Amino acid sequence: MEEDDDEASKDNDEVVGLAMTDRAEEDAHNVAARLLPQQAQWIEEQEHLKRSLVQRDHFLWKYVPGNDIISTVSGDKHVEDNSLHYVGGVDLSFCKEDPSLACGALIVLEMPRLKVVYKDFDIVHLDLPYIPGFLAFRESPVLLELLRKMRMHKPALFPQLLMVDGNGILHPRGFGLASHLGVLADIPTIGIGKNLHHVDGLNDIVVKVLASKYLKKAGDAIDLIGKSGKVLGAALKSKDDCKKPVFVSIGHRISLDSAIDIVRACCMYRLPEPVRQADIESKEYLRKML
DNA sequence: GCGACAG
DNA sequence: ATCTTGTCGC
Repeated sequence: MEEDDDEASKDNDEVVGLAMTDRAEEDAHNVAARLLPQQAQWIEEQEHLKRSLVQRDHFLWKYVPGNDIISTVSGDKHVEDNSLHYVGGVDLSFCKEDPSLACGALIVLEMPRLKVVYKDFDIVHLDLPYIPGFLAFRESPVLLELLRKMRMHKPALFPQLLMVDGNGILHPRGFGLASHLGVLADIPTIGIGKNLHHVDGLNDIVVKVLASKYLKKAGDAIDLIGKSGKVLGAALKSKDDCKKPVFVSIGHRISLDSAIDIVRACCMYRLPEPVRQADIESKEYLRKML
């Protein structure tokens, strides 16, 4: 008898398209609610990891804005220099049919050419839903595994800096996905948000007003200051003809000014190349898998 | 009470 | 995140 009911309701869902959507949203809502106790524990973990967060430049290489001159010495590949050569980007793409199925991507570009020199992917099944403020618990496992694998098999190209599709300290507790990954992998990271995370009084209205007033041309940036007075990140106009800015924030082991300079140097389109390539390639890899 | 809320 | 068509501009 139970089975009959289940079959009947399943059939209804398939016949009535909207029922499917409602069911999916309801499930996501219920799962998020069921995870409320878990969230208290996650907050503790974020607060704990945050103690290791470094919000200033902490790396051996240097980046000189506007210096596109490649290293000098000709023909000697053994010369060690301390400039920024490899920048990584990570992103996840999801399957529309099965939203729990995702493809994580780690892409590495060589600077200043912005050419892809490494890419790796992993198809994974995600148990946790997306919950604002807790993105790292959903996405970081697969990304950390991709980083670990690369460190083991291709250390020569391992990125000196990682750009993450998600915020760093521009986050309710000042510890978003980019910071989470940075601390756990112990590498410099920059948070790249495509949308503003409404935090500490910041909202789309405020940003829109500031942007129309101060973001005139590509490269222009404004600090995003919460009502607490803290600089949480910056809105950067990455292209002249791009109305919507990209939201840059400190991930780990880098200052906001340095982060903005490097993101500027990586922008051919709205999104900086490392993140854009990770986005494109992860979608393509997932598509070919199906 | 209801809505808002990175990906 | 993903679903989608056209459309404005170089």
